[in-house]
Amino acid sequence: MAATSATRARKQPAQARSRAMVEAILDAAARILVKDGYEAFSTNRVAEAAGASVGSLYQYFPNKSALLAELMRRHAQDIMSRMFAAAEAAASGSLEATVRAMVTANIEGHLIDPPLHHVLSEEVPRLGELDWRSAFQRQGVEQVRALLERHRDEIVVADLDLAAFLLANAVDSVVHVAVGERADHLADGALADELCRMIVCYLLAGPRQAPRSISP
Amino acid sequence: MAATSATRARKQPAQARSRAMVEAILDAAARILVKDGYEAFSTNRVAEAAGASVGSLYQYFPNKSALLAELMRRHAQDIMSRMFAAAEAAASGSLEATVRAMVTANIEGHLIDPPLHHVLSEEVPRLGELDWRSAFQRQGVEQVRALLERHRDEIVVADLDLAAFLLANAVDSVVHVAVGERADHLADGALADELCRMIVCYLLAGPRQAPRSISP
Amino acid sequence: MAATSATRARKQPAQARSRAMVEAILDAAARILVKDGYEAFSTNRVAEAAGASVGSLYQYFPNKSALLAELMRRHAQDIMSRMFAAAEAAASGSLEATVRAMVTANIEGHLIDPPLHHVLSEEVPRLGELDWRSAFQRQGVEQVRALLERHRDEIVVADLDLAAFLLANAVDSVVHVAVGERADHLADGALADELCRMIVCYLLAGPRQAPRSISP
Amino acid sequence: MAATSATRARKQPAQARSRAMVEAILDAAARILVKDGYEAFSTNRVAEAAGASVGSLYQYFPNKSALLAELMRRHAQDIMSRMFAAAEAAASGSLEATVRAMVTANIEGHLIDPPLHHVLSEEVPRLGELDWRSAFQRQGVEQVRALLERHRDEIVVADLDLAAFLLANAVDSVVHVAVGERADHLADGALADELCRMIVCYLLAGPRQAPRSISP
DNA sequence: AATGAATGAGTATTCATTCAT
DNA sequence: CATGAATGAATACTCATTCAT
Repeated sequence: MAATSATRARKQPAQARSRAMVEAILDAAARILVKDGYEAFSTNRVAEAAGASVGSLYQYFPNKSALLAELMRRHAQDIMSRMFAAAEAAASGSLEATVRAMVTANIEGHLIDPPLHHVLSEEVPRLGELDWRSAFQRQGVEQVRALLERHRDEIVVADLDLAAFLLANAVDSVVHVAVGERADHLADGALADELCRMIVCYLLAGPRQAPRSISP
Repeated sequence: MAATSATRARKQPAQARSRAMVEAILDAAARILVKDGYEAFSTNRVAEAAGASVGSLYQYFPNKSALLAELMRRHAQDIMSRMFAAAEAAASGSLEATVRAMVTANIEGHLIDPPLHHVLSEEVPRLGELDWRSAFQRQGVEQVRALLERHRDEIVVADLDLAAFLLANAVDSVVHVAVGERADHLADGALADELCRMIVCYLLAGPRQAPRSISP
Repeated sequence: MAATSATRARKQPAQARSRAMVEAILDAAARILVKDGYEAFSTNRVAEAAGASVGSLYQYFPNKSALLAELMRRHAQDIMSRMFAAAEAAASGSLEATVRAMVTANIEGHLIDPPLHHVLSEEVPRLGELDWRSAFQRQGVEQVRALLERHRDEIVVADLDLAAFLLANAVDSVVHVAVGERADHLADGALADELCRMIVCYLLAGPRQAPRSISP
Repeated sequence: MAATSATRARKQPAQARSRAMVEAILDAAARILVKDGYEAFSTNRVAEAAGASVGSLYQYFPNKSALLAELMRRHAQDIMSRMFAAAEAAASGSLEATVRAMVTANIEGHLIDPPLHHVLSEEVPRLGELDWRSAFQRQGVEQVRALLERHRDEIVVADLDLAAFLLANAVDSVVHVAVGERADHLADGALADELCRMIVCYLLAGPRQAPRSISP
């Protein structure tokens, strides 16, 4: 998960002052993104809002992309760490319990900082192959895969990898869209219920077999 | 689906020459977007690539956004018309058959021009509230909702609207991501199978089917 | 008063249709200038407003400047002809009467089409040496000079040419500015009174009239 | 006299280098205006002529208008300060002396940089209501009004305000036109003499009353 | 380390003018 | 004569990035 040299911060801020500067810059960056959108997000503006000079910004971030990348990395980590915790906490429970824990964690993750999440996912242009959502997804898929593996014998699905990919993506994007369009169902738990039911049904198999066998 | 006055093409290309010019411009636009990304997508560059002058571009498109909008409109229409056809064709079949038809149609839609689809959905910044993906999704949700309604009595889910939202988004985004990351499973039908099974299980199964029936 | 080759209309519109077209174009030009200012004054826009094509516009006016020049020429003529008439009518009267006639004529001239007069004098950029105001002024000066010559023996001023220059310009610009800033005094005749008094005093009084004669 | 935020220079050039840059830009701007006219006055061209980059220009002037405005402000100040000084110096003298001082000052003001004065007043489009000539005139009128007030009891004119408007505009525009068309009479003092005589006659009244009373 | 002035390639868009039809 | 599609040089302005101080 090492960033490419092009996007790694120039130096590890060893000094407290440096760390504070980096924090100030990232905070200002987030503030501007949320308040005025990506259009207004220029390095000069960020530096000014952070009470620093552009030069200082470039001391810690080799370019605009790197600044954005770090912002994304942190936000993703905020979400992922919460989800990991949830997953671990529910690791020993039943499949249903674990599924529900992860769905809930995903929803909570999306509600950490919805405005920031929104700009980051919708407005900010993708930066090269390894954009944040990919990394994000990859980790989510891994997590789900681990969960499935733990309940291997209960599960009817053959290709656990595919199933993990399917479920992680489905949950994540449904929740993502729901944040904007179905806030009510997100809040009252209806969406979570349905997601869980869908997942469990799928994993434990429904009454009939896959429809492929019956297509003419 | 009428474009706003701000994004409507300046004149309806009645003459053959005009139509050809518009076509050339849109082709060049797609080419540049796909080859060099949104960053390289400037009106001057597009015009040049189309073998036209900037002035000509602006004769047919009032601004950059309008050009993008038309590109999106066309691509979306390509996909949607295919999906509508599939949905209609399978309308009278069983739930399973219809579900499979729509999943297949969605996959096919995503395979019409994957590179274009990718830039359009990932790189191009959102233009106002009603961007193309929203419109897209809305129609998809409607379509799925109609399907569910037709099989109302077989379906165990209470809130058809929520279910439609859930399924339409899940399918679409899983397929969308799979185009880039699981091309193999998209090609061999494995992903389609799983998606169909998931949907059917979700729609027809009760909350907790006896898992014992499938354990070996 | 022959226009330079660069600004003369391309052909004398012999046909009625041509004349109508020219009229339509000039009308449209004036309309646009008055309504939307010089900024909005483009050949394409003028042609469209005139119900003609740009090509037709260029059939009668070799370029944008020529169109403007003709517009100015006509407006200037409107004003000048009125002033000439007034001058002629009052030619046989007393110095005072003639002066008043010309001041009045100048004011009336400025009130023929104030909006057009305003754009033409304030917004339209000067076109080369011989712009319309110069030509204008020159004629005005000539006229005043003729008037002074007619009353040569009553006049105390030595250099009639200089006096004509002085008075013509003073009257014209005072009235010009007053149209915008002292409309009231223009309407109630106060400004005209003062101007006349100033001119007559200047022409008839010696260099240092005994001021005591008028002190109460 | 504070500029609006839209036209204030972006930053106060505190450093010597900055000041030099601003000076260079303004000089180049004046040079281009005088040599090639307003048509050739583009920000890129000005920057290049100043030996700076466009970016630098925009560092000190938020837009083209602001650059022009500053140019005008400086030129106007040059002239006005000279005129104010002249007015003050002659304040205690006779009416005639003061009038002559102000006429002379106006002429001198117009001779500070005639070519620049010409472009600035004739070619540059008006920027909003409070363009420089208006401000200019207003101050001139005020100054003349003060002068008249000081000699209130010698003056025969009733409406001092109107008289000030009349005289200030008359003098200014006569001199303005004379710069281009009667340079000789400006130089030999003939024009100044006549102007002074006209003004004094007008203020102290001529031998006969206003001609209005004798018009039939 | 920190600064912020300077850079200049690049952007979207306009509009006078031409010329094939 | 008339058309109006096509042209493309030109415009004001931005912003990521550098580097002398």
